[in-house]
Amino acid sequence: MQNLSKNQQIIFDLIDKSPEPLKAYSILFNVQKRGIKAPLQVYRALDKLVEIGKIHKIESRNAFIACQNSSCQISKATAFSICESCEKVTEINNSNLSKYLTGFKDKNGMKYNKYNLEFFGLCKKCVSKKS
Amino acid sequence: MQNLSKNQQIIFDLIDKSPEPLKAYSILFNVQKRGIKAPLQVYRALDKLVEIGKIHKIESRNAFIACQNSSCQISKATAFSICESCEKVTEINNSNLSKYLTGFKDKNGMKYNKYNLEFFGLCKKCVSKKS
DNA sequence: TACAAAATGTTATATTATAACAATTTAACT
DNA sequence: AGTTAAATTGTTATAATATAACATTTTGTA
Repeated sequence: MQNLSKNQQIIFDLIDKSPEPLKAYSILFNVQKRGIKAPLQVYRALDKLVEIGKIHKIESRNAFIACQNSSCQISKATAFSICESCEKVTEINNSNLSKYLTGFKDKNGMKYNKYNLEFFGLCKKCVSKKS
Repeated sequence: MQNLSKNQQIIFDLIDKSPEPLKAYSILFNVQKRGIKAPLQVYRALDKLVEIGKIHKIESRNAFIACQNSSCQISKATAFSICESCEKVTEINNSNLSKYLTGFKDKNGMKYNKYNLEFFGLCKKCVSKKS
């Protein structure tokens, strides 16, 4: 695995330490004291980190989370669970699911090389709060 | 099925006729001659149309497509194929897939009530162009 | 017809993301 | 070490996406 550049490392560390997905401008705010002052600096680092699979973008939330699958270099098969109440996001690492989806072929004959799946619901904590 | 309001109908018709997903501001531009002048009018109609399942949002593209599944009232189980070359988007209607995902339970014990899946690849046309 | 819910209209602004250009650093080679 | 190409950084400006707040009108229904 290649080394990260200065900005990439700063931003990855922040995301990796965060218990929740971070948004780009929240990241910007947090790294300004470390010399990263412009949105583009953040977005460039994010793009690269996504490209090399160190982080994933949660598309429905426009937010970024560190890859929780230690063997994941390049993200071609991502799945997440999202609690619609507390917004907790967890990466799903289930080989049955990934096998099923990686092998999935639709009748349109298209060959897929990547997928992203987002499940929504209530996490255990939030379910018990509501009852 | 409830009837659509004036703005909702105008915007749904536009999306429904489009061969490709439409973005909010492209919709705005197209309906200005019909009296819809502000972004918020577009977003409100889009929100409602998504809520009642007449359209879906393609999250990775920030664009909207008419539901291509005639029996789909409320969108709790959506899957799309996206060509990364020509950007053609098709709704996948595969009962095996939807059964598998609707029944999916992860080890975290979370109960899901909705999912969205986006597959990426090259459509047949684009595959043959490249070869 | 009166009431509540939904939808509309409007202005302003917040949030997310990229264009364009210049300078610097890094990595790989001779 | 010196050369070069690729990657990264820095900077300003702006594009694209989306919502807040408030007033009014329309619609469904008791």
